[in-house]
Amino acid sequence: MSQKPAAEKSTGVVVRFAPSPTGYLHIGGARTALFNWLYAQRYGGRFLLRIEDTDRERNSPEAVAAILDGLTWLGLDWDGEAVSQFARADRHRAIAEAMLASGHAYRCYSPPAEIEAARDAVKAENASRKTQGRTDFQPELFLSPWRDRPASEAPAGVPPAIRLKAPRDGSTRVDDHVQGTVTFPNKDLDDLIILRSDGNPTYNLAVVVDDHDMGVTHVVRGVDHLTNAARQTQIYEAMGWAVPEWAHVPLIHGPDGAKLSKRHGALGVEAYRAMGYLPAALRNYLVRLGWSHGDDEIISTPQLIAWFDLDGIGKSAARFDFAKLESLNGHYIRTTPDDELFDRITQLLPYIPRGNEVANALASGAGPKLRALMPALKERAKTLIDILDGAAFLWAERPLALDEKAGKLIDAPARAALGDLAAALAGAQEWTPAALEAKVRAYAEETGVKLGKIAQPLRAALTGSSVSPPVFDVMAVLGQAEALARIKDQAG
RNA sequence: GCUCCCUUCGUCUAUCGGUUAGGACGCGAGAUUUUCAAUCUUGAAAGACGGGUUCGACUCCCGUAGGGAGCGCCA
Repeated sequence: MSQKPAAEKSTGVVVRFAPSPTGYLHIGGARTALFNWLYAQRYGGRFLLRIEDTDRERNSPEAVAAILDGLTWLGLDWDGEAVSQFARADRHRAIAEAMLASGHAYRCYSPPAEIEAARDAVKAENASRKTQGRTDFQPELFLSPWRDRPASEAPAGVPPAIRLKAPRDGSTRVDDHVQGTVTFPNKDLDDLIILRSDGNPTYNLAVVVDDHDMGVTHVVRGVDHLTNAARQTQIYEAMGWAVPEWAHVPLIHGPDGAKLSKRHGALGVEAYRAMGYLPAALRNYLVRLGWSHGDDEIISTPQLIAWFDLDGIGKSAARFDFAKLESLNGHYIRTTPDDELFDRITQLLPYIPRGNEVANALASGAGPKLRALMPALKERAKTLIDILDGAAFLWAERPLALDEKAGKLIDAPARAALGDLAAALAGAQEWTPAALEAKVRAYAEETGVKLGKIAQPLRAALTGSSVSPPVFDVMAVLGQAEALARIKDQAG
């Protein structure tokens, strides 16, 4: 396959991720951020971050921190400082005034209650037409009477909102890299408010002004903003500014096809971190949701950067599938160097339940053991948590609590064998997996028992479980004293 | 209700008018094996429905059904 240069110089691409800090960085937002980031990397452009914090009630510093933290963990580094949209309110107001001055906006004195009543009235009218079997419905738009009324009629003491004087005829086109060309009849778009009656800018105005001022060339965001693209286009045109390129990416759905809820994965990325997923695996999974490159499934980040493009994104929503994420994560765990895994686990501990206990255990001797067993542990783990669970026997206290299956393995003959083994191994000079295996095999042959018959009780005695890394590795890592003690604990 | 978008195995997807419709996850079987994994081999599994256009349609067009998004002085 042909590979284009990773960064075609001086394309001047500027993208941005613009979350509102109402909670944490949820998984859909993470994918949007990833697409933006990849696009910037692909074309050697800039990836900016803007916090849409104009709604002061639904906005907190903690939420901002959570978003920055999530992006950092995912490895999506942004250029420059994060921009606060709220801090730019004066600039937004100035633009609203400019639009007023140029005749592209007007003051609307209709109080909110009146607007709502007007909308309700149309709705009721349409409902009654429906019951009459009529189909001549009217749009539920609110057309402000102040659009054409002279300012001299303005009521005293009523603070006006400023509305865009949107075109009434024709249509507004959105040429979108994902959605194609979507046309909105202007009669379906009302005169949106750009400045509230309390003097604060609204979202659509703020976004346009900020994107323009920040030099954003490509707006990549969720399809839920598609109609906003049309409204924003009208603002761009009113200002005579260049309209950016659009790419409205489909949303992520839950396993049942409905909107992603917390129950199925609309979690913050920090939740995925706590579940033991690797950033590279999450990136790989997320990008494959709606985007593909032939039959390639496991795609490294450099490869992703070389291949990614907006036009390859599909239009249909994808369902979130934990099983596939797990499988991918397992692959990434297996291919991550042991030392790096060890570090990642250490860094993860503050974020997981009982992480402190594990941290203490690792500090007091279990660390090197975990490290030594890593090759065996990572092969059977889907998440970092699996590695920790698989290693828990290392810091378990004697006498070990046996799970149900392990308990059944320790029957009378097994107890006797464990006693024999303890005796046979007591004087062992060499405590390596190979040496131990040779000894145990010899014992099995002597007594005419299959190796499995002796290895399973041994595993149960050493780990308290019927499932573990290879027993001889386990025994070696545990050390002679501890291993023998554990065996004797269960011996007859 | 109105506007817009979507529809290939259970899931993510490939196919850009001619293929035995491919891959991956998951699931089944087998090999390997001290358990569990990992690995390898292998099986089942899809073009929502109905009309067109065409020599030929998963692919293009229309309709139906189903799903989703948007319709705020929220973002």
